[in-house]
Amino acid sequence: MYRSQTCGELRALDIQKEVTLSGWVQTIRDKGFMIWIDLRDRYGITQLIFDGERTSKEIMEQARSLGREYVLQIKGKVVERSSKNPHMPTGDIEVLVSELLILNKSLLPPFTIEDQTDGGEDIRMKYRYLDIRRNPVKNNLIFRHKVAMEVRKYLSDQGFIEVETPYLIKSTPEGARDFVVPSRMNQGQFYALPQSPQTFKQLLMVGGMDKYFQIVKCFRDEDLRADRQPEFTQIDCEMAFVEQEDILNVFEGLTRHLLQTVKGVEIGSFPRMTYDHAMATYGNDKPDIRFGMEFGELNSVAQQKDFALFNEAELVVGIAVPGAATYTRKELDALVDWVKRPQIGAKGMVYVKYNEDGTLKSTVDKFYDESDLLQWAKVTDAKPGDLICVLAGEAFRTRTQLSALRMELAQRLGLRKNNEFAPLWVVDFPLLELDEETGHYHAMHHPFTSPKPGQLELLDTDPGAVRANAYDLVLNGNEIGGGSIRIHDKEMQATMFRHLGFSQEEAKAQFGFLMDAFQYGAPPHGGLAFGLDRLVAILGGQETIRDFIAFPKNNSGRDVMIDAPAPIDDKQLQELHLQLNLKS
RNA sequence: GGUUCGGUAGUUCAGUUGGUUAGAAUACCUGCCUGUCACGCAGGGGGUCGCGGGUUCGAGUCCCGUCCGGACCGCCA
Repeated sequence: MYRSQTCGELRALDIQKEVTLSGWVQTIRDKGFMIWIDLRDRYGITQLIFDGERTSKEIMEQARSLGREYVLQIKGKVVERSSKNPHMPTGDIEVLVSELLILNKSLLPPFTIEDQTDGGEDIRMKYRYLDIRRNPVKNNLIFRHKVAMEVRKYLSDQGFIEVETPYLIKSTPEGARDFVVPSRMNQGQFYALPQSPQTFKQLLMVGGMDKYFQIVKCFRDEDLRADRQPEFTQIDCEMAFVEQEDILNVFEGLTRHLLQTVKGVEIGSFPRMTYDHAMATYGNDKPDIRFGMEFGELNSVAQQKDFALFNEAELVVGIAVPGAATYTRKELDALVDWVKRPQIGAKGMVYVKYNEDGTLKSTVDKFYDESDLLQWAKVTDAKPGDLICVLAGEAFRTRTQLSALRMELAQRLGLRKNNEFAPLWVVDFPLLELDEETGHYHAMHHPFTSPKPGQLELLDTDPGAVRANAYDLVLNGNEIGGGSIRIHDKEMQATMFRHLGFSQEEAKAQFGFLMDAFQYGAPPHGGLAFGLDRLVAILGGQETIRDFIAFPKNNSGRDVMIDAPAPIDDKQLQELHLQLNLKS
């Protein structure tokens, strides 16, 4: 028996008990006559005591030979501390060691195994197994487990069945790049790893599994971000015989359940906002509504003077930045530079200081007097003390730029509080999106999304105007889930593919199996998928998903611990009938 | 594909206009210490300044290239 208790559970009530503990050496405090060792495991820390009076010479010697992260098994008696530590759960007791067994030695770890480690990102990833010993990472993984368990509990209670779908599937051209896997037995052919189990879950609906879910890995071969990994986990769901309203209700319930059980937060019914409204009010289809700073469209009040830049713009739009009227010239210049960075791409920015004393001072005083600017303040809902930031130009682009500014300033002003949760549904997404490079429309969500009833005719006349039965769940400015009511009719699916530029042959080759299935009594169905990594990170109050993933990839898609990806040897290549064609 | 920040002791970082022997904190080692818990005190060891080239009397510092890492844009149906 390696242990009778864990290192986190002994209390004053256990005094006098003989116990066996196993764990890692956290710290050694050697005072000469007495030595304390903090022994750590997943559950906590228990202090071990060795002293010249009560401990044998041999064990004292042994204790002095230990180092950080040695793995020990000890036997001893639980004793009361003569100086207690109120900051730790086991702080009333310590274990007087009578037997000490070194289960394994340890090299000196490259960084300290403490909550505030001295290690940087890079080294922690390389030695991730050491990083996981630290409380912040450990607790994140436990938190993730708890969220996943609550998801399973809730959905199972609602009658959902978890079904696994294959990872080795077929590559499809639309959407993200696929990770491909060569097939040894089928020369020259490749599997692809799923970007999502989309078609399989729809086939499960045809198969009559009318409430399906799966916590499932998905794979996309695209560039990474702090909140994006090439392999990530989705809570994937689908239901048959449902309308959009049914789906929203079920998953609003799930989200509410999660907030309640893992965060202790009670939230009423979630606001719903159309895509068009979100774009007009926040310049963003995943608005953070924890704070105001809503867009004010200034065309009507700013386009009747001689300021050509505004008069020629499709859209003039501003936001009120609370309490920012006191920004210095230097700070304001920096802000203008910030929006002019290539990542944002604004040409410039007009701003108005709405001073505490009610006076207004702008960068365009030449064209607008105080009564004009007061109008702007009214439209942007600015109060004395606020700064009004105004951008102008092509509507979509300008909104996007102002949205980036809004998020940045809210961050700087501390308005994005990580213990506050503001979920909402964004609904009525466009069915199609224009690709500016190619001039073609492609599915905004995916090609299986159904248009809103009666809008099919619009596909020929004004494709961009067609709205879909598609919806996103947004939490604190992040898209944490998205879904749609699907097409379940073969003819409509064929029409859809045609509009997306698939030839009949291509559609049949790539999705024939799905359209075939639709002919055998496919029920009306729809669903959605949550990004588990992101959801867990946001619930945990953090930005980066990496610390909620046990073994994440770095910025370049590498696992620096196992050093993957890596070349394979010639024999493997031959077996797969592959030949490399490397640059340089 | 692009923008941007960074790479100096095991680790996290500082390093002025290019100038003597490259510093701090922490970690580590040794000694002392009878109630520590961020223990304390005294001492000590530890550097391919990412790599390659260039400018210069002289480069951690300036220039070019390259590799690695972070954040972002494009991309992510």
